[in-house]
Amino acid sequence: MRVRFGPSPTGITHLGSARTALYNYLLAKQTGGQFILRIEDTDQKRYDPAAENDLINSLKWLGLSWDEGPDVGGDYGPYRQSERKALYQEMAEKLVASGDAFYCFCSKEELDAQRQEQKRNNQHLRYAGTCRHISLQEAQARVAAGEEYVIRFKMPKEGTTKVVDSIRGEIEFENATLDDYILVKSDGLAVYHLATMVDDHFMKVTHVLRGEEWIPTFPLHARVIRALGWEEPEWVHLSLFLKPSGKGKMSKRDTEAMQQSGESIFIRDMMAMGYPPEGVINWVALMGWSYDDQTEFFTMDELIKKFSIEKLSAKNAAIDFKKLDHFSGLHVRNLSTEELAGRIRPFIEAEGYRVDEDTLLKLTPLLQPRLITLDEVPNWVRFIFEDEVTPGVEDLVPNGMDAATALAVAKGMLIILEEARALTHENIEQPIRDLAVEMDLKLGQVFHVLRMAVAAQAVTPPLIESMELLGKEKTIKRLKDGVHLLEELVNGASDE
RNA sequence: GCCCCCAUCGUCUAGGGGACUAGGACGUAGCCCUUUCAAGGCUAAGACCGGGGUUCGAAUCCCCGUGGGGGUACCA
Repeated sequence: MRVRFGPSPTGITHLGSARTALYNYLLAKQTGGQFILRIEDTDQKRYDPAAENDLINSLKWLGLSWDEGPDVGGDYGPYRQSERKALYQEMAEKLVASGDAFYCFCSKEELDAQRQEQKRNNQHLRYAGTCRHISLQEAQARVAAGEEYVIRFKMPKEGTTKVVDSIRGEIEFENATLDDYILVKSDGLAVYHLATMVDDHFMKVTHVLRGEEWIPTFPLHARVIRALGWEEPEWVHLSLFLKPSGKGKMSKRDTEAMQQSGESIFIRDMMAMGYPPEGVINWVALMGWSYDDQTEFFTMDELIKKFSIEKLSAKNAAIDFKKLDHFSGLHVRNLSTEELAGRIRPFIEAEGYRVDEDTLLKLTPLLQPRLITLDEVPNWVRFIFEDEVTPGVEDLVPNGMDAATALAVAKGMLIILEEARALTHENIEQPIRDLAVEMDLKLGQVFHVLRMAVAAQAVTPPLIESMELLGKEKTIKRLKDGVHLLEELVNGASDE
């Protein structure tokens, strides 16, 4: 099985592309075939070199490696359509010679005017056929004379075109509703409709998985291939992704608004936010595909084993970022401590903190069940790496407790910590429990005082283990500061 | 306008004539566990778009309607 992913380098790689690439990749791996990366850059005007770079990074991050492509080469190159111009021209001329295509000399202005007219009369918006009947000799003469031209496919005016999609079955189109699509632009470069059909043939692509937005031009593609006397690949049209509301495709406005609220369909953003690629893959794989009525957790290896075209859905799917978070958390937890630690490190260092391997390895298990994305790490561990911490006095006193009691708790804690050889679970957990019992307080309240004093935040990883990482000296210093603050609060209150 | 695709809980989906009292997951609510927050466990609410057929029997097959989506470029 030979499959390809043919992105056009015009924008940032997003979810839709990622899924198409993924499914293609899975099929290739599953069958021991090849996954081809082909850059479809036939539109000079929209070409963006940054986009190609982003594409490569995104695919690599997701773990989708290709067997043939512009960077790795292969037996069927070049893998960049702009470098295959002559081939397309040759095939286009073949189509002209066989009467399946024709030269068209209509100017954009004329065509535009025609469209306006058709729109006014509520007619189908289609090429009027002006140059359809110009004789080949005359057309060739005009071309030779240097007149600007495009090459259009000559769509039959009668009959139907039947095509077969693997998940939808047969689809039939009335030829009369189809257009004489342009195959070669006036700049001499083929458009998608010709270029990818030609490439798929010469690159021996056996299965085409592409977005559903190609169904309207599906009959054109089939006819181009048939006119050239080639065999069609198996066609699979993937359903589209809709915005979270389910109302329509994602627009530029939508994606920008999304990024404002910390969500994004761009792979590079997910990378930056610290989503594990495994989670993104699992999530996106399940948008439009399912395995059975129970299984939802998949690693790449499992997807390679279990993916199948038959289980693909034709229904468009609304993007659900909550579900991405779910899969993200699942895969964070599925990572080994060492692996997760390695991925967490850059997020800690990006904050300007230095962390030794031993500390990192002890810290990671504390974080593992709590993380959705890795960019949350700094907020969890900041108090461990900062030299000082400044809790608000009022925050030191738990709800439903008075300042004097909080002070007593803090003092009690101080004694416990000072007496402990090291701040380990075995050394201090029981004494803390005893303290709570003695003072007739809930364990949570007692911990709250300690937590606020040591971390200056109400939510932390397990406190005892965190204090062990912080070190006895810093911990006690902070607790003492807390005691002072509470003393001031208590004294101040009694002064009034 | 015209062409095409699609239609099960809010969302992603299982289901391909009887196994359906319609299953799972996310989210939501509650409970358990618990030093905070999570994680984990349990429970609950929640869907077959409408109408006609076909059939002994339809979520499943057909038709119409409605709704949603896509296309309608010298973009892909």
